[in-house]
Amino acid sequence: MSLPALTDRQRALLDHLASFVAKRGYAPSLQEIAHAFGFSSLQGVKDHLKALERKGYVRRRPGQRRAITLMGQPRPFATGVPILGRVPAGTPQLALEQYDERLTLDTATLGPGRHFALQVKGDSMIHAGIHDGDYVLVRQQDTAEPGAIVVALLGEDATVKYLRRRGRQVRLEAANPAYQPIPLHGHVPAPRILGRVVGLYRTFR
Amino acid sequence: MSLPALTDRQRALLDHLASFVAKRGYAPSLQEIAHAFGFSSLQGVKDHLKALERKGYVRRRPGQRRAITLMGQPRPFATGVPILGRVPAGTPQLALEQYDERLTLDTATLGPGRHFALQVKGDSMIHAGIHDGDYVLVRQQDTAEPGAIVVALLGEDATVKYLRRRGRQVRLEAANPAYQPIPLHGHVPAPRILGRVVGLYRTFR
DNA sequence: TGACTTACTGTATATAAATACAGTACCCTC
DNA sequence: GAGGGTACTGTATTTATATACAGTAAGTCA
Repeated sequence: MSLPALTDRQRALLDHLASFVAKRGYAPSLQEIAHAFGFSSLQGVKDHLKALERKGYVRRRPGQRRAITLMGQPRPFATGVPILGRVPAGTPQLALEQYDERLTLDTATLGPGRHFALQVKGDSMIHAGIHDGDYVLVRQQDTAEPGAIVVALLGEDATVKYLRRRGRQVRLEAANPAYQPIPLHGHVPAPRILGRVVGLYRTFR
Repeated sequence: MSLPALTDRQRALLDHLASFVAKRGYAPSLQEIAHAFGFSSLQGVKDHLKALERKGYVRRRPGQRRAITLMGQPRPFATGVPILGRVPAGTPQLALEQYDERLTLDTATLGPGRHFALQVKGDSMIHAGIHDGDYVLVRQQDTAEPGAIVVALLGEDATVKYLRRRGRQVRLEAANPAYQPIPLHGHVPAPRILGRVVGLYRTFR
């Protein structure tokens, strides 16, 4: 990993920074750090931060309050992805407000764009390794390239399917021969693509 | 238990907060938010924050700078789970220090204990929906109940297997009939259980 | 021995940023 | 048509917090 080694004290301060940020969602002030370590002066904190910055572990914005960014490998931050319980019928827009829970995931692994999670029901994608009860992570978009796994709204139900091109026709196909493919155009009700599946999350027991 | 609905403007501000924190590791100041939205005054920001706080999406510390904590359900505590690239041979202890990357997950979904992630190689658990290249989330423990999916060290390789009891014998079984079961006791080399699989993570493309 | 780094105390000053108060305008809905 | 919520502008004041300068003490290097 290659960053310069830290002294015990510097390591302790860095750990404190990380846990403070994880807990509060913002960086501590110099006085808060000093208080946590029992320092009666701020200069000690400044010295340590200067060392951490010189060694590449943190980055600061001069003059700004609490402006400490943790660098390095451990991705300091994560976003809460809303988990859609049920997709409401007939809504022109996806009601992302209507969620029960959130899944905390890394912003780096997610990539750009708006995301949501959806619990898979049924075994239509079991041959693609997507099981009943799994959560799929979906990047919100209304089109996708053939070959992608998408979440599509079919009437009232959101389903996970492959988007495949067969000659001139683009259609939604299950990864299970027991299910009939659905053409994207000319089907009633008309399928609407909600997004592309970019990840999968499952818990055991 | 969903939180009260937000107006478009409030949602936009909350999204801005989340992305700012994700990027910088600390919360924005009121003037930074005002600047980002093109406000010439701070009162608009204050009003929005007040609304977000009243609805339970954020929490602030009066008087303190940048002291905005995003509540919105997600991580009171997000942890970085180390991803083990390869399990080194012959080491008595698991060298958790020796990782390349980390996966950020929330502690609420993980549960207590030490965890690590491991990238699955091979198709021995394909019928359990665990595919080649998937990451399994493992809670570190040296025993497990029969029926659990475990990560075991077999010589130099870490393998993912079911732990099953057959009569008097406890053994490791693949979810693929092409693989032979391995008895937990009396096998050479002796299998060592590294932990129980508690989750699975996969990315597409 | 002296120069250098780490690890702080103590006091003082400057300022980034929160707070406060007074408005304007546009919805709603009762 | 009065009252409440949302969505701001504009100016002034206060303060939490960063910065600066001057030290002390111990350990390491050479």
